[in-house]
Amino acid sequence: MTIPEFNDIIEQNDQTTARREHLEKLRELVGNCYPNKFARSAVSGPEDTITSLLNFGPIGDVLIEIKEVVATLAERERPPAEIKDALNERLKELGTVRISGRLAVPPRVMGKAAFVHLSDGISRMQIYVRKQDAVAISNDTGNSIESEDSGWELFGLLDHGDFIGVEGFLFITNTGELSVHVEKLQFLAKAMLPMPDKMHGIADPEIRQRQRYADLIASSLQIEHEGMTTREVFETRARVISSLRRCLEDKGYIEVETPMLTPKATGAAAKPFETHHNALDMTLYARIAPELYLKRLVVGGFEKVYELNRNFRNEGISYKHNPEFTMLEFYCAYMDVNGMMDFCEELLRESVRNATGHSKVMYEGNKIDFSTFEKITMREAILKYKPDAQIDDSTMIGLFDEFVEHNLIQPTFIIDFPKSISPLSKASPENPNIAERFELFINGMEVANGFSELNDPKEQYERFVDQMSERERGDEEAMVLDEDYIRALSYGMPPAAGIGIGIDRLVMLLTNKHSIRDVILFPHLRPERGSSDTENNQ
RNA sequence: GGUCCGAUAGCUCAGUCGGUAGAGCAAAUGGCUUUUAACCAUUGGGUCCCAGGUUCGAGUCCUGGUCGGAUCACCA
Repeated sequence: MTIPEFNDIIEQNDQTTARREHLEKLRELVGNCYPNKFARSAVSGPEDTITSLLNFGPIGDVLIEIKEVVATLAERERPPAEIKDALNERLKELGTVRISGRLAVPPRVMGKAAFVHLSDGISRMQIYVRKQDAVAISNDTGNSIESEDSGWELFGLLDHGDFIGVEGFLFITNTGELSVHVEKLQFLAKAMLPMPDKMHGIADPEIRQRQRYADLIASSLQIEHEGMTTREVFETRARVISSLRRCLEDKGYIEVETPMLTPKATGAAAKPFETHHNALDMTLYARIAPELYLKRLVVGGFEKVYELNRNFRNEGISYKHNPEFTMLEFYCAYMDVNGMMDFCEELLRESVRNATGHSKVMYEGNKIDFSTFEKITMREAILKYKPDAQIDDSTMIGLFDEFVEHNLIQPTFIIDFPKSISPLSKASPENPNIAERFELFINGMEVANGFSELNDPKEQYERFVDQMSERERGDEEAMVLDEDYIRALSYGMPPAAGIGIGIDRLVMLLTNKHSIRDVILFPHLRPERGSSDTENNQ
């Protein structure tokens, strides 16, 4: 395998050449172009981002006042000088501030003064640099550079996307924008590559997903965008996940981590990824579900247990399937399928509201209402959409997939699954052929799957044996017998209900994204052509 | 895997009937001391995805391929 040259990794063109030349001149001016730190303003407290500065009380008050004034003005009209001057007096009393960030726009230079915005990834703040009063800081000594107009020289070598730190005082410009009048200027890091287009962002979905960092930059730099920005999507995702954790922990659930690499891939109907442990010389499988491990913990006395982590399935990729996906699984002792449906509903309603602020979300033109969940048996659902259907246990799931699934837009629990396709699920007390199992569908997608957990070790063994004979007949996804799990159940497991919730799909619904790859930061993609990744695969 | 659509400057895109390759943004140079998609002037920048074919001549038509997207089938 050949090691690629730096210049082959970073495509060279007029843009990168200009930036490299700027970097060389910066090195002559300030020394080290990659200093180790920058001490930011203490005005706003320990969190010294631009965002926290803008939210700092006295500054926030000025911002509100100037916004109110600007709102009364015509398109190009400027705020009255006396109002501006009064606000500037108040800002001056706050003293100097020190902010740092990425140049969010190309510098706007006007002869002997210039404006540019710095971004902290969330908010941006304008800085004003005047040739006569900006001094550059040497990164080697930490002191001011005494050469004439050093700050102005430094500013002239900046490119869109570079990181700088500045010290200065706050003021309101003629057009009414809060800005920092820069007195000291320190170079912090270079952007060797040009920034994404400020109007269009990154149009190519492949680059958006492959170079998520560039997508995130684009989403913070882009002037106009439809729907959520990429950053907002992942902030929403983080809020859902933290809300789910909070709700579960409020109810007394404990978070655990069970093996990702397992000697047997079981607990779900899926094909696993296979790998090899060299020292032990054994085949290991990336887990397809944590289910059987979590129930071992119920056996061990964890009455309420959850795991929120990745599963891996070696199957097709589609708008709703990624080879690794995030699943929340939890188990509650002494609960049955009905209690689990109630809790699932409560949990989702709460987390959706915490993540979005609403109980209803717009998804692809449908208003999805998380405040009421429907419940219908699989048989009734099939007859609703296909009244002449001939239903038996073997045809039921096929009929459901074909005629029902895509119609389930509002949150709907499908209940009463055939026992034959639910090998880990308890049978209904009323009907031995029906499993006490549900799946939750929203917008035609399966979002959750839960059931009353089978805890009779003998019956579980027999179900596994049935699965193994399905496997013999060629069903690669039939479950594998797990002897240790049978042994665990034999120690006795209390009645329990469990559920798995597909987090990626839930996030798709909350962010109005049609593709699972838009809600996973680094989704699986084919190796990039010409990269050393492809050589590794040969 | 099937079907449909796409690939042109660093980015976003246009390119008529087959006849010398275009715009905006970005970049470079000059001007401009409160601008904000800053502005004005000038300049540079192309393997038109790859290979082959038809033609006097192909970004454009044909065949094959690569990559990507949408969709269908399997799957959570």
